[in-house]
Order: sequence, then structure tokens, then C-alpha cells
Amino acid sequence: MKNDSSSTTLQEVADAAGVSPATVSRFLNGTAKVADDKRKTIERVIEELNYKPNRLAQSLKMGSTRTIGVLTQSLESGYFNKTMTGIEDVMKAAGYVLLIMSGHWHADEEAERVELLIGRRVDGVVILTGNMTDAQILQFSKRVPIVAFGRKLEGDRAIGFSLDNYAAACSAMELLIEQGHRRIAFIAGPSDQEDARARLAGYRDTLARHKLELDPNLVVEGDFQESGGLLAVDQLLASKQRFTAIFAGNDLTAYGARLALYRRSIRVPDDISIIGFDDLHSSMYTTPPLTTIRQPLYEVGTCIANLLLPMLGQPGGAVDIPALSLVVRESVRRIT
Amino acid sequence: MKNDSSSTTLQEVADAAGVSPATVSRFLNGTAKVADDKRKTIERVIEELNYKPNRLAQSLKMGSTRTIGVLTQSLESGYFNKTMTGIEDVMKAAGYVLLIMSGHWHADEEAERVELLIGRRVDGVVILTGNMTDAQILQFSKRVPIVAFGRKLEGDRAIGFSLDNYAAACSAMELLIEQGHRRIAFIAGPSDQEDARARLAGYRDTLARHKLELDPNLVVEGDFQESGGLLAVDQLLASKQRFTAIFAGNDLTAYGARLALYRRSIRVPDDISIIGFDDLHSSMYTTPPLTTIRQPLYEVGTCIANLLLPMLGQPGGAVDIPALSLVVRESVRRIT
DNA sequence: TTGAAAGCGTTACCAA
DNA sequence: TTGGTAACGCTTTCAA
Repeated sequence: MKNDSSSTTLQEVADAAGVSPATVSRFLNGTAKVADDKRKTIERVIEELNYKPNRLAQSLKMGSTRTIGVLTQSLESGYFNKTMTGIEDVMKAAGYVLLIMSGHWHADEEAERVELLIGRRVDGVVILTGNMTDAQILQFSKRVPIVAFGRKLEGDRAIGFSLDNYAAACSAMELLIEQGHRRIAFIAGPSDQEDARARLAGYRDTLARHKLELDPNLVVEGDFQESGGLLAVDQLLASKQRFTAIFAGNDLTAYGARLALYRRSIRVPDDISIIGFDDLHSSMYTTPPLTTIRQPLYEVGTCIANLLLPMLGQPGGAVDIPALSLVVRESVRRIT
Repeated sequence: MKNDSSSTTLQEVADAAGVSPATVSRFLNGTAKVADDKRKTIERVIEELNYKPNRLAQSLKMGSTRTIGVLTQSLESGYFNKTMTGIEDVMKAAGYVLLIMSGHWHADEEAERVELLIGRRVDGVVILTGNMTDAQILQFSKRVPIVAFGRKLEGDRAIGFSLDNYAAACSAMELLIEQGHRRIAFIAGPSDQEDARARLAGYRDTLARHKLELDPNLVVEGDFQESGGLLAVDQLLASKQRFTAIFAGNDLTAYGARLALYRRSIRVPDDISIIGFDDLHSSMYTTPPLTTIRQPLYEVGTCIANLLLPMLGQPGGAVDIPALSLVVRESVRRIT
């Protein structure tokens, strides 16, 4: 369907100003000096005709769309969106715009969306975790520079990094153990997500390091959503397991777990302690405020952007991959 | 910066297949019959060369980018993102892609972003609330079809709708009053947002309708964020006002308010009831689960899309503007 | 059924 | 300093 209100073209401006399109273009881009009188008329004509350059034509000609494709998993994830904000802020400053698509954790859909992104000739692609293989991403990177988050990747035009979820999970466990907890339940995330596996490993290994027995009944798999946390705790409680603390695979899971306890009038942290992972914004406002692992998501975003920029021949800012950190709030208590 | 890995062009495919570009194009688009043998070779060549059409060139030629520009206010708002998901789902099905930009509630920035969107020749624009004037939007709509949410608008190529926040606020108040509450505090949103004003009006008028006096000390302005809710309740409490219920201008505000009460060991709903507005996803998982007004945000999104599609000459789906509704959970109790 | 060629709105090269 | 013009990669008339 054609856009009916077809807008003024550079050619029309040139005609009206009595100069060549080349001159108008030069004026617009400051590519060369334009005589003062011509400059004046061109300026006036542009004003009168309300001319705006067609970025499409520019992109086609210049071979650059000044657009970055971002493959996220869900538009509604507070987790990804915080990262996206970081990407947006630095990319915008560099004159880029974000083209965002969601893959919904489905490898096929992800690949299809990246294909779409490339078809639209984005200058670079950002991939936020997901389920594609590294090989797939490397393959795509032959066509466009890629920065991936949530996986280690080292290619000619692809780079990927992730945060040390394992170490952070260990430190969460250390806190719990140091506070006297011995029987600690773990609500895992989907086992096909690397982060989820790393966190589980942290749970396991820290237990082992402290010569604490891992009771398989105490680890149950959630889905990284509130509902999974709720169900998990229901299950834990129903099976009459004894435990004094819950390590939730992520904050959403912690929210669900917390509600399950509330439903049975089990107090947090008086009766049971909870620790989360992610430090979503709202975790500061839960009751009690959630002790959790902070993921520096915004900074991850700026870092991604600063990694990508140089791959586009742009000057990039500082790239220091931020560390995960423990943020102690009020959902964990010391027991004796 | 030119993209170095310049990809195969239709011309190259044509050459390799020994046909004209026109024929390849016709094959690609099914625009005309192509002889079987040529079809075969073209298919093969496309495969071999891994040819992908350049959407940029297509768009320039066809005058349509199959892209919808969406002006949101913040990438991190659960409120807007739910709507965005609705838009995305139906637009994607119609073969469109979303170009999302944030205005951060700043009229100038919003206008600038819309300008950018138009410069990129999006086929349509969606504006999610914000602070631009109706006149500005109408002006933009001369250049591109626009659907706006959060304001009533009726133009040739612009349409805007909003939900009845006033009526919903009234019904929230009715619930509170019916449950025996008489001294009800209200935490307002920013007074420059229409929704915030409508909700406040609902509060006022319902009080009046029940011949309940409005105590100005009981209404305090928040910022539609958790922090505002927290501060507001601190202020309310500090000034020794007596009240049995809080009507929070939105759910985030309710979260903050709830935490402020928790801090002082004031129980919800036993000591004080809280009702929110929006029904964000997490409101189902707060402790206690929040009684609130549900905004059918996803449906708003699909509705927006179905309003826009016909303006693009596409078949649009059903457009019925969904109503706000009260969802009763556990943060309000009856008092005597 | 097919090809030649014009054109979408730019930019940049080559001459002048 | 300026203009003419080819080119970016595609679609679509118009003829054949």
C-alpha cells in the first residue's frame, strides 16, 4: 500500500531553489562548501516545503541503516528490558535506533527474527540469551556483526559474554550458610538455560564445599516465573520436607515462593528465609524487601553497546564487564 | 560505514541464472508465471548464492516499509510493554515489524522521536499516551496514519481512544465504601497525566456522591512509582491522619505504600486496606495479592493494531474497546 | 513468458 | 563551488 501523503523530495527542493540535487545534498550533509546565497535559498525552500530527507533512500545509498537489531526474548521481561534501556541509551547517543524483536525462547523463532533483522539491513545485531546454538550465531555473524549476551563467544565479527552466575550463586549460598542455614531448598530454572544450570551448580557445589548433604527432595524445578515458584513451594511443603531457607533461581520465582508461604502463614524471614537472583526493580519493594543477587543489567546493556560500536567503525565507550553482587535486604535471617 | 559483507543482489542471481532481473523478481513475488525450467535454475541459484532480498530497496521502491513506529514512554514499563505485546502479536501476523522508541514523558523528546519514525518512513505510528498535545499529533497525522492511546482523538488519519479511568476509579471507591471504609486516603499520580486526573476525580466524586467529606490531608501526590507510594504513606502517617484504606493511583504506588506500612508493622488488610489500579502482572503475587482495577492492556494493544491496520489498507480484526474491571483479591477487608 | 528500462530518493564521483 | 549523472537494489510498466 503506498503512502498517499508522499513527501517532498530532495529533487523538488533542488528545483524550487534553482540548484542541482547534488548541491542540496551537500548543504544537508555539510559535504562541501555551498555559496552563501544558494545556502540561504535552499534553507528557505526546505523550510517552506517542510522537506525531510528520506532515510530509506539514504540507507540504500550509503549501505548503512544506523539501526541495531535486538533480539530479546519477551517484550514484557523486566530483566531484558533493563538491559535494553542500557543499549538504547548509548546507541541513541551514537545516532542509532533499535529494532527490537522477540524470540520467545524458541530457537526457530529466534533464527527467523534474526534473519528478518538482517533482511532489513541492520548494521549490527544484539542477541539477548535465547536458545540458538553458538554455531548458528557464528553463522549469522558472517553477515552482520553480533554481540551476544548470556554466552561466551569469540568470533571474527561476533562476541559474546555472560556474567558469572555460578560464582554469584555460590555467594548466595555462602550467605545462607553463614547465617546458620543448613537445610536449604533450591528452586531451579528451566534446565535448558545456561544461567539456570550455573545457579544450580553453585547451589550444589557450595553445599559440597561445606560438607552439607544435598537432599534431592529439596531441589525442585521451576520455570523462572512466579507461578513456578508458587508451585515449587507448594510441592516442597506438601512433601513435608524440612528446610529453613529457599534459594530461588530468580526473583520472579522468589515472589511466587513468598506468596506460597504467605498463604500458609509462614513468615519470611522469621520462619523461612528467601534469597533471590536478578534484583529486579520491584525486589526492593516486596515485603519483606528481597535479599538477592544483583545483576547489573543496565550496565550490561551499555557494555553490549560499547562492544558493538567499534565493530561498526564507531568509537565505543568503556567496556568493563560488571560483576554480580549480593544485595542484602530483609528476607534472610540468621538462625541458630 | 559500509557493511563490508555486502550480500548477493537480485541482479547477480539473474546473471547467474541467465535470466533478467525482472524474471527473478517475478519469481520471488509470484507476480507472473515463470517457465518451469527458469524457475528451477533460479531456485537453485538463489540457494547456492544464499540470496536474500534487500528490504530496504524493496521499501524504497514500493513506498512501504511494513514497519509500524511505536512511541512508548519507557522500555521498562510493565504497563506499556503489555500493550506493546498486544500490538506486536497482531502486527506480526499481518507482516509488520515494530520500531519502538521511548519518549520518557517529555513532549519535546516524543515529538523528536515521532519525527525520526516518520523519517524512517514507517507505515503507521502508535503513540502510547505521553505529553504531546492533540494538535501536535493531528499535525503528524498529515504525514502518517496514527493511532493514539490515552487520549480521545478523531481525525482523518488519526484516531485515539482511552479507557474510562474515571468510572473505574469510582468503582474502586464504591468497593471501599461498601466494605465500610469512610476515611480513605488517595495517592495521586502526576497531575499532568490525564489518567491520573481522571482517577483523582473518581475518588472525589464518589466521596461526594456518598456525602463523605473529602479531607484534603488525605490526598497526597505520588509519581506513579513505588518510591512515590512509599513517601506518600510516610507523609500520611507522619501527619497523624486517621484512615482505614488507601486508594493508590496505580499498582506501583500501591507496592510502595504497602512497604511503608510493612515498615511500621501495620498489617494489610487487617489494619489498613489497599486498592491499586492497573493490575500489573506482579500484583497477583504481592503479599497480600492486590485488589485492583484491571486494565486490559494486552487487548488494548490488539485493539490499537486492529484500528491501525485498516488505515494502512490492510484487513483489520475486531475492534472492541475493552472495559476496565475490578479485580478483588486480598488487600481490602470489610470493616465495621 | 520474458527482457529492457525507468524510477524510488539519495549520495558521490567526475568535470567544469 | 557547482552540475550532471551513475549507482544503491529492487519492482513494474511496456513491448516483444
